[in-house]
Amino acid sequence: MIEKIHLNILREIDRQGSVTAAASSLNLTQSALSHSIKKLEHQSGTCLWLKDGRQIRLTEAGEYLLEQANRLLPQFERIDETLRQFAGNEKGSLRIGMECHPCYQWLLKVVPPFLTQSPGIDIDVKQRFQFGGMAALFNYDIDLLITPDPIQKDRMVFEAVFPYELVLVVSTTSPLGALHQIMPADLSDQTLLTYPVETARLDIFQQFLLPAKCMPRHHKTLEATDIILHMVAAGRGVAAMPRWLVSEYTDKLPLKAVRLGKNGVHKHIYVGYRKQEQQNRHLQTFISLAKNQASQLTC
Amino acid sequence: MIEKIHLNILREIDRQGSVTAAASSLNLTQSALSHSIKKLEHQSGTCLWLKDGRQIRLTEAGEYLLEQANRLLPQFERIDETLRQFAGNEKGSLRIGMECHPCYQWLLKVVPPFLTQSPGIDIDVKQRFQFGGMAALFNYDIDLLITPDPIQKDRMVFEAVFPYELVLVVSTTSPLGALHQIMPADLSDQTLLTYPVETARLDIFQQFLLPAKCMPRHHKTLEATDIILHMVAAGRGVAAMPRWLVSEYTDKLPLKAVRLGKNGVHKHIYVGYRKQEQQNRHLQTFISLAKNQASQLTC
DNA sequence: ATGTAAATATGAAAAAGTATCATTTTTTAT
DNA sequence: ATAAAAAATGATACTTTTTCATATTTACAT
Repeated sequence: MIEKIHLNILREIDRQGSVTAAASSLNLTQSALSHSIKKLEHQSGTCLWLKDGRQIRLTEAGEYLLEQANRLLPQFERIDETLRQFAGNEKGSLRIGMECHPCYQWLLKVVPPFLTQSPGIDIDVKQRFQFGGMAALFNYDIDLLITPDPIQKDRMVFEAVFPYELVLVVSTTSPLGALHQIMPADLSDQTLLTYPVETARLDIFQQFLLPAKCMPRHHKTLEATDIILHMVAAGRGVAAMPRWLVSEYTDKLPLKAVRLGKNGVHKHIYVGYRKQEQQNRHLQTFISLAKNQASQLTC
Repeated sequence: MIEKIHLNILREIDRQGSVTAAASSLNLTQSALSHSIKKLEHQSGTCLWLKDGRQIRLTEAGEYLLEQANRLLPQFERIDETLRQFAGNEKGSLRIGMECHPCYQWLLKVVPPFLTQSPGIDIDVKQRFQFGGMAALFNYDIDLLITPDPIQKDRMVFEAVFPYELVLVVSTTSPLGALHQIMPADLSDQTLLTYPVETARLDIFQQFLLPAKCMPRHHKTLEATDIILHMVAAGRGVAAMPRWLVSEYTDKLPLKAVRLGKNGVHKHIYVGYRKQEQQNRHLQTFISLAKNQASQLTC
């Protein structure tokens, strides 16, 4: 009944503002679109647009279809692209989702060698998800998810890419910097700076503070890693970061990393992808470069 | 490039097991399918299937397309159905998502009058979601979400349907039944029975136990409301349920409802839907019946 | 008011795309 | 080895889509 072309026409009319403009943008005549939609209207028994002066205006049903068009057409476009990749044309993109704020710095080191090694493949990074990275992976909005918190699901594969230690970053001038390890109670009079995500996803709370039923004096959230570290350096607070990340900044900023608890908080970064894409060469290229980069960071 | 018909052919071949069978099920000839896919293979430069004896077997690319077909075709079918509803044919379905276990009993009372009042509309209830009810609503997997925990999002509308009090259900033989109100510490030697969802979504934890840093002695999870209540009646544990639900069982089982804390835990059940469907008559019919049923329960 | 330009609508014909028919090729089973 | 079953292929018929030419409606300027 409803076909891709109908969705395409609706979307293009919305984008171009008129049937005539949409037609020329689709390399068709205005007449063709008019006939095409008229036929759909006839088949479905619904009006999709009304003439409003010499423009057309979408009816409620038309608006609904437009919304579906904006949802479904990108998926078709993605299928076409993937099919071309299967064909070995090796043109396409790898869409990476990041659920790990500090990993961004690390990603930036993996991207250049990837772009060299896979010349036809573009990289696209998404950091905001309506319903979490797993849902995005599941819905084919991304191809690879970078996360410290993998969820085991049937048709997904997660691989540990590298281990890291979560440490407390403090200013070199802070008395905390003198300690060899921080205990949860030591944060009771501190301002803790974190990324703006739910505390349930912050390991400093989940793995360190909450089990000891301690809380920091203040909790402020900041988007950008650099700003957080500058704030810490200026003595405005403390933050929890991977040790390797702190190491990268210690020559630029007066920062010090201190272990959390007696044994430290140890985590892994994982990459996840759809199981069926285990064979995807570009995905595997990326992952092996990622692991490689990771081993350089940890040593 | 890729068209709905291609997805349809792939899906039907998968279902029927052969091109010939798929062709007859689609009211086409075997030749038509063969030509059609051959053309797609030519355009995209990929093989989609290989001959394996006298059967055909999907290649990796074919499997990929099949998966996309199983994802996208149902969405097209839904669009067709919705368009028919717009046309006023008034045939279709209302897909309800439930994120509220005990509400099932209440839903069962709303369904019969709805089916009478909207004779052409079927009801479909989903209770399991890959990524939560909101995501399902957003992705058009359901049309209406029933939940005690609405999330404000741009294009969604949530309406409170009815207020309820969350109470502790105990056996009439339990010493707790004698109390007028339960304090968090009273549960320290009890077995708490809940539905099997994350504690973050259980109000008895979030609103009662955790703020007081108390925990029950044991925590067991059970799927079915009836079984939970039978277990409670048998003195095997206590549970948190809406007061109206307990009232419905007190004549059948030796149960007693006790207030949680001094003021009780008060909540609302909400229904949520996509804003654009505010005009949908069947949706509104359902909601008004739901509110109506709710007011009968609370009095 | 009236003419003109800009938009959509419509009918008939041309063009393109799909499906079928008849036949061939390949494979399996007896 | 042969028959039966499935898929592939090429030519033809059929259907659908697109175009062309033209009509209709509306907005705007004079």
